[in-house]
Amino acid sequence: MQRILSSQTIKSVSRIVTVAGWVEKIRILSQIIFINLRDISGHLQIVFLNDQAEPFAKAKSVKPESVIQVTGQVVERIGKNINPKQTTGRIDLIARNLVILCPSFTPPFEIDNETRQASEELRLKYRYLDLRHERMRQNLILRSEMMWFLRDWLHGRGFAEIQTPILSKSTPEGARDYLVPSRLQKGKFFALPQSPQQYKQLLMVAGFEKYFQIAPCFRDEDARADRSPGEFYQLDIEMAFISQDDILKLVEEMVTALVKKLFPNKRLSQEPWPRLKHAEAMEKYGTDKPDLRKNRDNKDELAFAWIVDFPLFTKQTKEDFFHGAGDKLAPSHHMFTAPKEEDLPLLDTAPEKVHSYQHDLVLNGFEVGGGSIRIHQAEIQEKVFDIIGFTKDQKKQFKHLLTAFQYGVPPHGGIAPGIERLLMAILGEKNLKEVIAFPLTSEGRDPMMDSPTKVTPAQLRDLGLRVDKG
RNA sequence: GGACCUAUGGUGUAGUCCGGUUAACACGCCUCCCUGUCACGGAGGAGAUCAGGGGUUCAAAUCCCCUUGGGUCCGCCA
Repeated sequence: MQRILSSQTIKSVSRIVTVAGWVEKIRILSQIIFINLRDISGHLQIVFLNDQAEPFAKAKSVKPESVIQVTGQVVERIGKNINPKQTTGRIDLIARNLVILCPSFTPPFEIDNETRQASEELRLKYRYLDLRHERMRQNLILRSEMMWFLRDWLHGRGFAEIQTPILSKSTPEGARDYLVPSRLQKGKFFALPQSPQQYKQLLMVAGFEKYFQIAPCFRDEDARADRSPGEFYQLDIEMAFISQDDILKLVEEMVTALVKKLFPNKRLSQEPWPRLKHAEAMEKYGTDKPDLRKNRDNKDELAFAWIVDFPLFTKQTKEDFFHGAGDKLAPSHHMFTAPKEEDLPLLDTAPEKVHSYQHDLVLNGFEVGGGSIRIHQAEIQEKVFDIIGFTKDQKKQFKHLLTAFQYGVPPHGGIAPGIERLLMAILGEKNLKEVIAFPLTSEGRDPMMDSPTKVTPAQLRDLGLRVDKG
């Protein structure tokens, strides 16, 4: 006998069917027992009558969250027994046979209660139980559908999805790198990519013209509610022979279609999306990621906006990879961002006044994506390196890029919306962890797997490493 | 690196400011009753060294100090 999904029972009235899933709720009356069954498709009420002695006795002893399989007849409910609140509320499954496939301990917190949620630590320790919550399941299914939609949409427009290396090179970009020691090249390290930025530009040199990737990115910085520690995903997009306007239009069309398809209850606050100059946003709203919703209490309002015309450089005041470079400037986006055509003459005379082809995508006060038209001329790239005070050694780390630029680079540019942040902002979730299956705590720990862990001395020896005692 | 918040049965909270009876409530758990429940209902029960350590006091969940765990923010995040 084949198992059917609980949602399919509606179409199987009066038939004998077998369903399987998790016990959500048990209501025992003296002569009748109700079990709410949960599977991936939804919920179903199973009825045990005491004229079926064996399944009735088993049902009486089964514990919530156990996995069971039930064979029985689908019957239509009559009169007040119909429950209009449930999609399967018009039918019951009258059990003839019950198999307990796997019993469950009493869970450490309540699965069916959304209002009284356990602490984050406990939720993460038992993440596989936490993910049984309806909301968490929906969030992750929506994430899956979102990825599917984006892939499909971009494929339909001639984009190629190309995977770039995870084991990559440490370069002095923005964030702290995750380092991976090389066993074969002792004493040397890979870095996990902070973004596939250089690879995607090199793919443009290679002639792919339209590239995308749902790319894992790694940055070893402290977490925030809207910034996961360690890793996150970006929809990384790059195109050749395009203007900034082409990128903005493409993303706007794609995300609008995404919202209409997957989030039909959400309403876009403005169409087309407003475009604000950086200076204008700062002056009017005091931030470069303004929340433009008309009514912030409306959970279904989505206020997208583009921020453009960023300054190419900002004052370099912080202690970062530019430390020690004196009163130099730092790139306000990244060092591959192209200066605006009309500002090119200022690059030599007044670089702080140069504006760039950077664009940020903002949604309800969150920066959900950023990108730019890139520099495709080696001499301008070198000039930017000089302005931000790169030493010869630092420049050398980008030699591969400058070399590539000597072999025919098309003008190109792109953008990288953050998958988690976009989904979180659309759903109105308060924390990124609500749209990630297995997130780390804000201290960068996984209470379920108990990672990170110490490794054996033998493992370290293999890598040519030792840990200083201290 | 810094600041703030926080820790009370299995879970979520009240009690802490202003020290004083058996630490309260809801959910969950266990036993019993109930033939149409769907947040089932009813009766009863078990379950907490009040995060850990030290101090003040006749007396500490409550006041003070330290430690640890958790969360949020600043720094940082091209």
